[in-house]
Amino acid sequence: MKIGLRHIRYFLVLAEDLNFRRASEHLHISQPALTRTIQHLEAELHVTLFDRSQNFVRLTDAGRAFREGGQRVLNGVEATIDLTRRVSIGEAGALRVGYTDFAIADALPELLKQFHQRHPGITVRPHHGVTTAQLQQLRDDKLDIGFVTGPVRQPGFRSRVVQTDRPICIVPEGHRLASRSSVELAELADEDFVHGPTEAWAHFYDYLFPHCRKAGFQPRIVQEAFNSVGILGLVSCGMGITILTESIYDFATGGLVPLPISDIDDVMVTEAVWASENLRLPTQHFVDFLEQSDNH
Amino acid sequence: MKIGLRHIRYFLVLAEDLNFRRASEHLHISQPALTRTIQHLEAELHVTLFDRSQNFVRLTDAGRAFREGGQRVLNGVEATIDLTRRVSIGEAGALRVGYTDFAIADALPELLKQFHQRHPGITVRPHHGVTTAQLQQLRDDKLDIGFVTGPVRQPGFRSRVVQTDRPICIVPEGHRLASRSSVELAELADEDFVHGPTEAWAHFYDYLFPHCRKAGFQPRIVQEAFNSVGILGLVSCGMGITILTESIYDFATGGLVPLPISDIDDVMVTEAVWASENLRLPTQHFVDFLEQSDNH
DNA sequence: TTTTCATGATACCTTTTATGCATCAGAAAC
DNA sequence: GTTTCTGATGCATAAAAGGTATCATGAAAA
Repeated sequence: MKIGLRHIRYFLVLAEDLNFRRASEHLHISQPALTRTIQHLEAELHVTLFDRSQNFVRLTDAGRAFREGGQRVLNGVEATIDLTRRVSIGEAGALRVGYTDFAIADALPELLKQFHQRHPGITVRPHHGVTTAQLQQLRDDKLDIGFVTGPVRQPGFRSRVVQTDRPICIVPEGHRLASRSSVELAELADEDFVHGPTEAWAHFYDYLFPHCRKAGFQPRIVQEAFNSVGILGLVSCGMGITILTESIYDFATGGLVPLPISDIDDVMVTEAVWASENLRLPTQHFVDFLEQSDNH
Repeated sequence: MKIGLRHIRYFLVLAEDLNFRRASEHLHISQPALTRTIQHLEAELHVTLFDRSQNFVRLTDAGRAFREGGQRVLNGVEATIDLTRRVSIGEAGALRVGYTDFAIADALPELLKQFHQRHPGITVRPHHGVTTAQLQQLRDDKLDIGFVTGPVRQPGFRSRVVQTDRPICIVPEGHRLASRSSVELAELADEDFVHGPTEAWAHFYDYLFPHCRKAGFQPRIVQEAFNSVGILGLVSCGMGITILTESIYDFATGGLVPLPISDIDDVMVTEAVWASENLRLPTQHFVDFLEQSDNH
């Protein structure tokens, strides 16, 4: 016969009462049932847990050790059951959130903070990644929500704009354009550009390159960095200029000059994306939260 | 019906295999028995733990939460059973050790270190206390072993000498005796003394006062401190002189002068004391350890 | 398509385990 | 003494767990 939670429950009550009859009453069972359960427990452990006589019952040292461990076990069971129930109704759980440099620099922190206030039991697990990587992770069910550079128009996904950015040109101090208050795209045609890897940053280029094309040039990318911090670093080293967003520029450490681009009218959007069906409960809560956020 | 460890064990195996038939084989039970156990578990929790179809079985989010908690619970049960067994054979446990200032200043640290090497599963819980307090705690079963100022000749206790100290006189720098290389007791007759409270330090006075009486005086105690550090502090402040042991003097911070007392021949003993019967296993191990330490 | 195969669920019966009742034996209180 | 506690034991019953046979369903094979 194996030890079960029943043995531990009975044992703990007896260890509290130190009296078989009273303990059996607290347990709503007969005294012989309790006696035998404790006997079985001791036989299974090969350990005497109680010193008993007709006058008194008291714990042995081993009994005290078992009481501590047994109490922890029962607490663990209760906590596990409670957590499981909470997860099943979406009150607890984990939400895997992807984000780009653009998202984390502006809308995301406040959004996650508000979501946590509304659903404190749901743990947000942030995963940094470029748009293309996030979309793939969403397809592979590695991510619940992505914050990506939009617009996303893929079958099987829904999305919602959470942030818009005006692109700005960023040049190092001392650059020939550094003293200007704004620039036109065409003026950048002969500049060296620092940007991210072509495939990874595809969605950003989808937004930027058409504007350049209209202005009559294709940006000459001379250096690639793996994220926006790296890009700004290379720009401040004088390796070239770049076009990013204002919120990204706010993270720069110095040595850089931001220039509005006068002839770009539209904005770059950052969207929350999620699968259109079979949503996990935390994901559903986040989607609901996003839609409520919009409506006021 | 209540959730038991059986439900958790079966659940964990199924969560691993994700196949009722294979899991039932691993558990050495029939497939219907497993199916029903999982059904009962889910009914008791009011939670669906597995998404099942004829093609596949997979965990729900709640199932994943239950798996983590359930694994922890089983590990806890196993650890508790193991610890309980180890305590029952004396391989693990706690030993409550009392000690005086004299004991901790000399023999005790090395003794406890060696004991820990021999019985790494036994946790030593040190309790500082004067001899009288320790003897009372031993009687009240609040302590397993006392390290006290001897000799102890009380019924119901056994003891063993672990340390001997020559008393020395300690005077502040600049004292009229500070430049001497040794003193005789009688020379201290008119000095002010700093010592511990009379009742608490009874055992120490039992050793010291007869010597003074033989030298023809009763020490005039003008200041009482609660421990030897306090005594040395008051001495270095010039409140008086004291008589303690060399090992205690080693802890002094400065401003003090030690003087051998030429006409005290016998030593002050520190003994380990323990009850003579009904020893807990860790206590028995410590006693055995002490006797082995003596024999080589 | 039909057939075959593997899956999990159900029905029915057996075995095992847990429980209750009645009672015993020993120590303490009266 | 007698009574009154204590925990332990024997026996019968109830509840839980398990096994065998079988079903329904969907995927893969023929």
